[in-house]
Amino acid sequence: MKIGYPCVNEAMDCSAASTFRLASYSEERLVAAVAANLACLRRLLEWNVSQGLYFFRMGSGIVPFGSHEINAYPWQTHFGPEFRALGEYIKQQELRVSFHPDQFVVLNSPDPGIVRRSIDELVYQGSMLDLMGLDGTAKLQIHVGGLYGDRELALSRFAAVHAALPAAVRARVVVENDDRLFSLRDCLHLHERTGVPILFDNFHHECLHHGEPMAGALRLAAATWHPVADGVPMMDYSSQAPAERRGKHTPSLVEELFRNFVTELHGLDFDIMFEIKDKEASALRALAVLRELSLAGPAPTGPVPPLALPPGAGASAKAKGAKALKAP
DNA sequence: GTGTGTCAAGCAGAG
DNA sequence: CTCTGCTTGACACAC
Repeated sequence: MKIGYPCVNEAMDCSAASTFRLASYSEERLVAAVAANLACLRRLLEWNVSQGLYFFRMGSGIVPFGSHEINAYPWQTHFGPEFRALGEYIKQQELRVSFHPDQFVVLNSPDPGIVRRSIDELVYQGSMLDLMGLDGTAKLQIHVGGLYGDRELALSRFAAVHAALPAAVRARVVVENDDRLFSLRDCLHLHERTGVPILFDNFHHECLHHGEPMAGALRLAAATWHPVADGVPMMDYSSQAPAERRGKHTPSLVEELFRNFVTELHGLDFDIMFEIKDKEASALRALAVLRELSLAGPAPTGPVPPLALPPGAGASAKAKGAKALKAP
């Protein structure tokens, strides 16, 4: 069981998503941004390892405009060694990584242009995992897409596009049950038709379900992952923010709810991503809970990389020193 | 420096 | 019709 958080470390003084406006695109800016993002990503992963957080969702913005036609620069070859080195570190430390392409990736859109751009984005993000030399257990997590007034038709379009994906992308794509449109049951139908693994989101399941108890739902989702080709099933964990709109993620881990949730696993192994507002802070608290229950290994004893670079170091990192010093 | 409108991209539902 | 939320944060320009 690996524990992680998505994209951003709130205490770190660098961002792995530095970018710029499309209007100010230049190859110089692109190269500078990618170099800074990869350097920050390395520091992030090292910090995660030092804390025992072995699961991480990388952000979509490592290569700005990575699937946009304006970006004709051969970043794959220019940064090949950097991607390879990151992949070596990930494999050596036995980290699990993934991407979650954003809401613009809609494989079941009736608009062929949207489908094409969606596939381009999956190819871009998948190619980063390929460049890292990672196997099919490093996943691309997406939602089914839109409803367009006809659930069956919408699912059929997803299945058709999925079958036509480049094989390297299809091997990585997993679908997540969402909180309003496509439930675990819908995803299970898709799995039967396409073989796509289901990334289970416990909170979305609480928002949208057909009466399946949590323990059974976890078992059903886990069974859609091939133990070797797909690896340990991934899941997203969150809970309802108190006194907020239904479906809003909690600002911080509610340990009692998480303890209750863990009892529903009944020994099932999952790699768990904590989609919680305060990011690594809640992931660390969850890890502590799991250690109490002997479900996670002991705390690492190695050196802890600094959250902030020393003055003068790291010219590529933006001057954001104040962020690392901000009050809790 | 600090404040703030806006940023490549889609969809559904609330107000 | 417009605004919001979704993993959201960060750029860019005004002051």
